[in-house]
Amino acid sequence: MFAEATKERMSAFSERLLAWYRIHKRDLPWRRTRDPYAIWVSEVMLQQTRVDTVIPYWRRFMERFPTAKALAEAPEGEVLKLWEGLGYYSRARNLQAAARELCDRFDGRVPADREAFASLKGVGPYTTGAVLSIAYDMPEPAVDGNVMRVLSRHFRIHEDIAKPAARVRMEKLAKALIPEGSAGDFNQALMELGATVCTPKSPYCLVCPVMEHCAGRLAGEEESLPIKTKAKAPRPEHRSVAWIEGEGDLAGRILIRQRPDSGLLARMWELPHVLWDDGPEADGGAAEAGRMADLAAKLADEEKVTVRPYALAIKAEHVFSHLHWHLNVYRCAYEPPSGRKAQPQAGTGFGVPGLLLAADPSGAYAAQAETAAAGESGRLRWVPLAELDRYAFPNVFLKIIRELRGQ
DNA sequence: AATGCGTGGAT
DNA sequence: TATCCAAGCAT
Repeated sequence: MFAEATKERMSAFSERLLAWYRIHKRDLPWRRTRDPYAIWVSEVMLQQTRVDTVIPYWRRFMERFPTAKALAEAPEGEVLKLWEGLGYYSRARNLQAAARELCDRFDGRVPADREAFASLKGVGPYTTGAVLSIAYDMPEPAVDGNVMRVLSRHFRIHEDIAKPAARVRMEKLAKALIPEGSAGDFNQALMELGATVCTPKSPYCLVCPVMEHCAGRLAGEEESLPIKTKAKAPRPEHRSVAWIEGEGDLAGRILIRQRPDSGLLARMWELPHVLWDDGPEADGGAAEAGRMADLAAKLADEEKVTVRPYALAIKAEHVFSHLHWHLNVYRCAYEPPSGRKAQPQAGTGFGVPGLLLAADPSGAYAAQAETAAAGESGRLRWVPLAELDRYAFPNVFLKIIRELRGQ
C-alpha cells in the first residue's frame, strides 16, 4: 500500500509526534485513569464538544455513575439531567443503552474487540478506535476533525473532509502511522497536535514537531487546508412559548412538557410552545393579540389545555446546528376545565415516559400509574418553581426559565 | 450520501 | 457581528 521510502517518512513523523506528545500532553482528568468505561464516557462527551466544556460534566458523571452497572441501573431522567447543557442528548441515551447492553452481553466490561464494541449504540468508527487504543493499546485508528486537519495538511490531501469517503481514507493512513505498541498515545498525539498547535486558523507551525516535512506548509497551504464544504445556514422557525402559572391548588406551579421520544431534544423537558403558521410580521399590539390567540388555540388543540395568554414576557433566540428559533414567550393564566375537580398529581423526581414519579415518604422514587388528571396529560406536568431543577431542560429553556422565575 | 442532531468558544 | 467548528453518530 505504501512504498518503502514513504514508510520511512511516515515512521519519522510518528516518532517525532509521539515524543512531542509525551512532553507536552495536557493533564486531563480522563488521562489519569486506565478504566475503559471512564475513557469511553469521556470520548462520548468529547464528540463535537470541547475539552474545557466536558471536564466538569465528566467529573460529575463519573462521581454519580462510576461503573457501567451504575449507569445501566439509573433512571434515564437522571442521566439526562447530568447531561443537561452539554447538547446532543441522544449521546446520553445511547450511552446508557450501551451500558445496559454491556452488562447484559459483556459482563459489564468494555470488550477488547472491535466488532463487539462498535456494535454498541452511539459507538461509531472514531469512538471505537479511541477507546480501544487508549484503554487497551489496540492498533486502531481514531480519526476525528483534528486528525483529518493534521493529516490533510501534513500529507497535503485536498479531499473534501466533509465527505464520508475522506474519513475512510484518513483512517487507512492513520492506521498505517501507528507506531508499534503506542497506539493510544499516538492517536491522542494526533488529536493533541490538532487541538493545540495545528489549529483551524493561524496554526502555530513554528512550534510544530513535524513542521519540517509538512507538505501543506511547504506548499504554503497550511491555512487553506483542509478543504471542507460549508454547512447550510440554520432554517428559521418562529414559535410562541407559554409560561403557564397555576392558581388555587396549582399555585406556585408551572406547566412543563416532555418532548417526544425521538428527534430534536428527545425526552428533554420544555415549556409548552407552538409553531407559527407563517413568518414574522410587523410588531405591535394587534399582532401580539393575534399571536396570543393563536397560542391559546393551538395549545387547546394539541395539548387539550386551556390557557389565556395575557402578555408578551420576553423574546428569545436560540441557534441549533440546523434550526434558528425565534421565540416569543407569553405569560398565560391557566383555565381549569369546569365541572370537575382538577387535581393533577404533583410531579417530582426524574421523568420516565408514561409514568409519573413521586417521592414516597422514605425518599425513594416510586412509580405511579399515570392519572389522566385535567390539564396534565401524559407529557404535561405541573411542577413547583422550586422543583424545576429536577428536570432536564435544554439550554434554550433554561435561559427562559431563569429570566422568568426571578420576576 | 446527505441530513438531523446542541452548545459555546475563538476570531 | 458573523462565521466557523469542536475528541461524531444514526439514519
